[in-house]
Amino acid sequence: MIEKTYQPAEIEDRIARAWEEAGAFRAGRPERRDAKPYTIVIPPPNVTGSLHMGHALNNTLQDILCRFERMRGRDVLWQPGTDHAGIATQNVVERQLMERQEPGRREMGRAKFVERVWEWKAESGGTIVNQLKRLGASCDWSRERFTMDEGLSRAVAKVFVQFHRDGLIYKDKRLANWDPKLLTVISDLEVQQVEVKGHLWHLRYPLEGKTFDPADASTYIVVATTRPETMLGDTAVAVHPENDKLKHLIGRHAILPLVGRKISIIGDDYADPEKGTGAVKITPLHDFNDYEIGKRHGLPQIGVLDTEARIALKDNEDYARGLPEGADELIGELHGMDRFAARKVLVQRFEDFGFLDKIEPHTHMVPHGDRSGAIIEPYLTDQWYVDARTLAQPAIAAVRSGATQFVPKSWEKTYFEWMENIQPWNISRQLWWGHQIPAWYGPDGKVFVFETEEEAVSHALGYYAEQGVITAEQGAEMATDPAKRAGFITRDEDVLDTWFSSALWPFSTLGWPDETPELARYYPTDVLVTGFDIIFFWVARMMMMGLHFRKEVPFPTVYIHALVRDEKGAKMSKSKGNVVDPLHLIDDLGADALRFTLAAMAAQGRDIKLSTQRVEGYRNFATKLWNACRFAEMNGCAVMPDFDATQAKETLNRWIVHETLAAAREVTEAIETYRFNDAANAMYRFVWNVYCDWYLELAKPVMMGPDNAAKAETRVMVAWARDEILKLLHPFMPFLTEELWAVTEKRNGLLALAEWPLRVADLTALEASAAVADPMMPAMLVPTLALQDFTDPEAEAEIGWVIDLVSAIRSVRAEMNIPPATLLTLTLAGVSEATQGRAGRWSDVIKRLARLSDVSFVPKAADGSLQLLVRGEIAALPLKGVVDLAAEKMRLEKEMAKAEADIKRVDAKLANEKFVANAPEEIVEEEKEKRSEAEARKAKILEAIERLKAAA
RNA sequence: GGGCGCGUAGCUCAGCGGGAGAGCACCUCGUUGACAUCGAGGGGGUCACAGGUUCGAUCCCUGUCGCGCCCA
Repeated sequence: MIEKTYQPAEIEDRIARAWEEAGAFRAGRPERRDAKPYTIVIPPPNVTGSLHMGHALNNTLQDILCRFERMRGRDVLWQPGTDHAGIATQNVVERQLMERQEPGRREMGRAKFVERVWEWKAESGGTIVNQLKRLGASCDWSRERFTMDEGLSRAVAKVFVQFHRDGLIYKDKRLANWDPKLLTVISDLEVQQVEVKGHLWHLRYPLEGKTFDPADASTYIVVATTRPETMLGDTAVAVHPENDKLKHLIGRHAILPLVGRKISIIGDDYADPEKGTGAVKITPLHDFNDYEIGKRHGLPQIGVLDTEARIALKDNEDYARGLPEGADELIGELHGMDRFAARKVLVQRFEDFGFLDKIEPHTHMVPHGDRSGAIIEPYLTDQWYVDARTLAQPAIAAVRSGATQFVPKSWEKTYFEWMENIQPWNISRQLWWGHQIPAWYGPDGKVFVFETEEEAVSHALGYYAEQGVITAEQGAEMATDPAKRAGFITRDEDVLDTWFSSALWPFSTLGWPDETPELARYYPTDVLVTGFDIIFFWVARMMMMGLHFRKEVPFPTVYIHALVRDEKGAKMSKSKGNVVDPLHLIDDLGADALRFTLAAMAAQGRDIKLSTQRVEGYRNFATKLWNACRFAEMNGCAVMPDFDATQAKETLNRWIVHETLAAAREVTEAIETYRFNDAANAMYRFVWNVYCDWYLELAKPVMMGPDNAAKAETRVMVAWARDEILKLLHPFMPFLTEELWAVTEKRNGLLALAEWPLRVADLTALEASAAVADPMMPAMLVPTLALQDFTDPEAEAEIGWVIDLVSAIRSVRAEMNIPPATLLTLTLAGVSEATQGRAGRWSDVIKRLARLSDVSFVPKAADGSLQLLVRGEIAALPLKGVVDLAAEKMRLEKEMAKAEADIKRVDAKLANEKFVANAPEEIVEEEKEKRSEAEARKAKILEAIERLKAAA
């Protein structure tokens, strides 16, 4: 029995358990051993994460594809898992230690800390996985992976070593993005440029050989800067070589105020004459552009900040070099001061001594760490880099050639843009949580890169023994005793960027570097589904890794979906407080309603503005289907084994088969082409506006009526169409449909594993030819194939006419304000035999739905009756005395005008010789048809008006 | 500054070379046999603006204005 009301919360848990117990989502189910595999790897969410709307959308779309293909018979592997999120996870655990007033990370030491992170992961790391299950994600949960798993870590080590051997990973000293709060470098992609309302400070740098006089502009040069505190590290002033006002100073020197250092004035294009004062201070170690300029001009490099972005002048040899006597005072005063505190002090000091020219308000972009929010400092350090430029080449070529295609295609441009301007990828992180870099150093700094410590140590010891640095005996001792080699051979402290391991996800999760059966069967994957913000982080890097290590693209299709915004279109963010929690929506309205909403709104190339109202609307849709199934049940509708829908006798039943298959084709095609919104809307329309509004309504009298054969067939057909709906809707609303599937009939298996209403095209062709060739082919297949292409225009003509007639009468009744209680009579005037037949067959239904007392046939409509045009014929409602003749005349004249306008428009076209000459023939034909249709309509309306006049 | 995208009904959005569509909201009516989380009907749009291409433009091109995002 179906419950009286649809309560999603009550069924979702139970259904989820049923799937789990049946192992419905496991890849490699025995009965699908010969099926074609279908693979999607989940973009692994952060292990620290919890489900937000972006995840909900991303996973809903993947799930639709997976459930769809699973029902189409594929052996689906949807590979789930999480990534270890180096920085985020380390933060979470550090915060926890602090809250619990336990010893901090540094106090407890690396090994102990990493252990604590694993403990945390065991306790809290499964949050998002469980939330994905609540959404209904049909991942193969038995294969869940984590980027720090043993196997995946082995993949990381192998890739690092091989890249290193191939020269694609190298160590380099470069200016990197340093996060002074998290104390690690981060990659360019993890830096967010944020617009900040700051200032442009104009500073006067005295010229060498002149006596500084604030009142005499010829004694100094004014530089403009957004970061006055970095002046401590200035080593030059640059002006544009063609700057007529300033170029005479090139080659001379300025004296750094307060510091006293002599710095040169250089000519460089970088100094924009239009910007600021036309002169810029150059601080090679604290600005990316200045670094390049410094290299071009061979300038000294002076760093003045420590790792926490405090001023570091004490014992700073670079700073001290070339300073005049008495510079110590400033050092003592500023050393250890935070960069922004130092800024204040310095600006004040500039003002006090007349070095401050002016301060302008200035809005500019300031780099922030996306995790910490701290302002990033350029920092010169040794880091490991991936030669992304080299790796990008095949990845670019693969998209150019179409081996991988983006949907929508427009994102390819973004991909190319970034790939063609790609920078070396900084993969070192100064963290403890992550894959420690498999590089070991000897006492002379020589590096040994190997997959395991054992290998690295043995190579290193061999090398140093050969070099005579150690004896063979010493080497042997160190090889067996880690304590003995400590200090002699040390491992690189750093870990790798989390995205380094994520990039391997499509094959590392399948067992690589081992050549496992899973890898052979499920790789490459079929599609990657992700948001555009991840193209660089993920898609690009997965392409590089996949192509390099597997020699083929990891996926032929990348489907890029929208961003979910709030209902006003703002990006959801915790700080704005406009976050809609998908879990709340699931609690209130059900996972199915949320999923359907996201799918229905997932039009390509447009962001989703989510409103709760919309979700409510789709919850109502779920209720509608629920009640329709209850109706079927209450009327004893049940499927029949070996029922062949195409052999139905009743026109109404043939019609619903026709409509159902049209809907099935529409949905199938839409999902195949990633038009999720079209698929969802097609189902919405079909279920509500075709099945419920018309089919069930028209079936009611049959099921109440005396014709037992018709009644029986209709009952079966109501159930048949319901089952087709449940199947077609399952990818979108899995819980509801699975529940209804279970309660409506005794079933052989789960809906999630049931067969999709339409066969895959190539499969069908195959079976069709086999059916002809092989007389032993099971007969069952033939009706299935007949179903595939079934249409019934005749049934459509009949039922369509009933629908149009009822709609027209309803419409005119409302327009004429005829109360529902007033039953009218309908006379069909001079209609064809076919229509007479239809009217006879449907008179009960028409009477009930249009609120009529009688349906009859007359040669001509009675004078003064209300006349409707239904599919080219006149349906009259004799209403002498009831109807307001003037109003009716106006109504008809309005319709007349419409017909005439149509004729006029077509005439204008047809009169245009160029149109007839240039337009495609079928278009011209179409127009002519439209004209004659309008002409016929006009004639009928004219007739009606005449009769109205006669009545008056 | 460069790139991408978007301005269509009150709102959210489909459509994208040949007759302007949906959902929600709104108005009117309805206790009819699953469903008021419902049913029936209805109003509402110079398809941002200006040029151009075309026999024909909401749709293609150019420009303008407005909005959003990404990269410097």
